[in-house]
Amino acid sequence: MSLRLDDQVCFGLYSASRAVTALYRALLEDMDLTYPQYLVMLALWEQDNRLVKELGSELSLDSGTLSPLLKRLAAAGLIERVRQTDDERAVRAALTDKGKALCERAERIPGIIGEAMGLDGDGLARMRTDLDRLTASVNAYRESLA
Amino acid sequence: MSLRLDDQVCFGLYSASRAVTALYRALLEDMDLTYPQYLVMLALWEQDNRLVKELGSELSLDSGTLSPLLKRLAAAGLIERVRQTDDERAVRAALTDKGKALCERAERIPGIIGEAMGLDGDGLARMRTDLDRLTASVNAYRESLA
DNA sequence: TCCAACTAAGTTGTGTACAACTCAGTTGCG
DNA sequence: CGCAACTGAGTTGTACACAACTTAGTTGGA
Repeated sequence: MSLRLDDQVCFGLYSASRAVTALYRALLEDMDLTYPQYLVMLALWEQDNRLVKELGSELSLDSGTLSPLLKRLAAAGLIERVRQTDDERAVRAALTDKGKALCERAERIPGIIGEAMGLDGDGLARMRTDLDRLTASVNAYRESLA
Repeated sequence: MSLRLDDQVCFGLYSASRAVTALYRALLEDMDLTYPQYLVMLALWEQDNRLVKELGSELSLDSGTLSPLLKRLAAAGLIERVRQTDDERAVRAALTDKGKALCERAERIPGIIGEAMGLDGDGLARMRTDLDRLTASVNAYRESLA
């Protein structure tokens, strides 16, 4: 398919993202986590007891995605949803012991991913910088449309 | 969220892909196309009358995704699904006149995307190469697991 | 020739994404 | 104070992705 270069980069992003997610799927299978669920767990391992709203802004996911996702993590016994007392609207996601324990089994994953991507430290760092810049640029452009 | 660098690159890919898709969504809105639908239309504008199987291998999508997607494109009057006579299992997607005409309205899109990404020609080319390499590497690793 | 293995497409079920909406709770301002 | 505007979370509906399965049609080898 001979797309214009701009379209090719977008298709490249789409393909790369799906390929990486597919690898995560294989690695997360025995932990019964999807990639977005893993991202939420990472955020909670980093800092427990987060507001749904905080998780949303960190992962750029809205309540339409997070609410059912958190419900599934709760059903799996990995987190509990705690309604805040001083603001009855807000809900915090808190790790259970089982959720905390899962962290250990996840430790091997980043290394495997890094190996699979076939990039050295510099390559990884550069890719990350480039992607962040691109995302920021695209989001800024999108804001400017509204 | 201080992930390991490997995880950061993956989250960067995930974020970038979603940001770009969101921009496409805005640009494709008045054509009533989603990004995956646009990819299929691009493939057909490039070469009409493709087997579902061919579209699938080009976009790395299986029939579980393509069948309903093509059904929606057909319902919108952009394509027709033609069962092949020499192999009754195979189905070709063929552009209608309306589908062919839509090409013109899509012409402005790559330019806008390019501008939004904020990269020059070299930057785009390099990004595309890097992404393709990364996808190939990850997919190869994934194959090696099975 | 015959049928077991294969193949193309479609179906079903689960889990994101995301728009649009509801609902309960909070806040700021006249 | 009172209430309109706002906010956080959840719900509903649509459209991917993808695994697992079904169905119909094809093919190759005993």
